[in-house]
Amino acid sequence: MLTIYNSLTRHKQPFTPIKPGKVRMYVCGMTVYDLCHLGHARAFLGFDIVQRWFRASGYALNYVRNITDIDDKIIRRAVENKEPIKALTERMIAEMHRDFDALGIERPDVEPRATDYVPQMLDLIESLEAKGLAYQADDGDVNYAVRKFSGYGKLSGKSLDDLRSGERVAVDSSKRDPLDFVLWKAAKETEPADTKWTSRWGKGRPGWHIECSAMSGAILGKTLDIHGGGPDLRFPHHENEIAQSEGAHDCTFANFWMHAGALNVDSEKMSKSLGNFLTIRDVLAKFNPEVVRFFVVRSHYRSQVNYSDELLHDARQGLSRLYTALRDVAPAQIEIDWNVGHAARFKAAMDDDFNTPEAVAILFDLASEAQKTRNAETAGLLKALAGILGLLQHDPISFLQAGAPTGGPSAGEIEALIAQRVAAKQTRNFAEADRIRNELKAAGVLLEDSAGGTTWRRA
RNA sequence: GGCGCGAUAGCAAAGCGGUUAUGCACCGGAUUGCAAAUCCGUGUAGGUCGGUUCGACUCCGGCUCGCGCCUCCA
Repeated sequence: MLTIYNSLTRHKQPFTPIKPGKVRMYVCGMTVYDLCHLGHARAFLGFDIVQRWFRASGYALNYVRNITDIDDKIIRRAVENKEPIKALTERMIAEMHRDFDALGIERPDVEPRATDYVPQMLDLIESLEAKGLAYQADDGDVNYAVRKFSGYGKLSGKSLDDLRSGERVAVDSSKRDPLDFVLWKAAKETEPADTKWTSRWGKGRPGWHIECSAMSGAILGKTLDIHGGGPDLRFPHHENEIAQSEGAHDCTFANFWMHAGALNVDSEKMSKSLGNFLTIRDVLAKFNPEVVRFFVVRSHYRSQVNYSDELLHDARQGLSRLYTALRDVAPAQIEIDWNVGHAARFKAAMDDDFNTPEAVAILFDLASEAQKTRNAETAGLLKALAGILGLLQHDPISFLQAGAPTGGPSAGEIEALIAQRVAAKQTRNFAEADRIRNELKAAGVLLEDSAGGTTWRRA
């Protein structure tokens, strides 16, 4: 029985889909104005695990993860770059796919772009207006009248009056209530032509929140099984989505709300002003993508994690241990029997709100057992279970010899030195053999002698 | 100020009201020419004060500390 922590109720609840065996999941995706950063990696890796586990558990999953390709930041960046919106967003989407693919984040079933759903957004705004939940202000913007929706705040646990007292927003006089948010932004003279759509309320573009309500409704229907996103989307974005979708449809928007934990860098929130802002690419310049994935999977998706090079190095050490087991014991192709042994434990862990740290512990138990028993089936189970987490599918030797993407002697240079060392050892010239080994060690290459010869890996 | 999350051994990170988490690092042993890898083994925990209980790291409350959200943000 799968149990999932629901951000809405703040409890773990047994997961029951609306239609047996089928899961409709919507996750807020990227706003494509720049490269993806580490926080994105963490959140989307988290939902990738969720997605993989649903499929492994036999559910027919429809996973939708949108792309926001129209937004203030995108417009600003396109203007700065003196390029069309489309050119910028297409480029950033390609970069995003490159990063996500590297990390093994599988593509969603549907990856809708906001600009393809403007008519549906306008329909939604129209329904809201007809119900008295939306109004056009003097400046032309169409706003959501937050006070008219009684459930406002139920996800974030905030009350409108609390929000009001802690208000730090500059008051926008055209709004009836300062907390009202924009559904449709009236076009401004200075904005490029490719940012304007025609609507009943005049030319303009959609507000950020309406995009997700429209796309999820159009593709998955009025009620979702699961709606997910990054931790900071809980308020206001998800709260506003609820107001829009439930306000327009009069039914529950999502049965489960899932939020990934935050990722900090060197114990502080990642931000450009603190100078600790890391893109996925920055990290992949130093570490193998699978190490990054393993690092994320080693902690629970809801917990706050801290990034540092030292922690990534630890993750690499751990992952190397698992790969070493697969190097030493060739894994057999096996069918997983979920009812017994390690597989049953693995399933129990994953069914408990996607407890990947526990699942990873089982992987280590299997690695240990495989080493002890030299059993190909055990190694096979290790590889199969790890595969569900998107791990251990590469050739072990390639992984162990890959090391950091930059620096160090080439494989050819290493092999040549190993040959010299073998020759030295044959004449029992151990001083020379050790000298060569130390030279390689200084270059980050570790040698391992065994009956079958000398193998190497990078530290 | 409002709302929420957390505090586990050197570091990272889970489960669990009573029985070894796990990994990295460290130490001892086996193995090895010496190492490495692997195996065996030891040690190092549960912020603090109180409550519940036969028994609490695990439940409840206070305190302290840390973090996040409340503004675009994964």
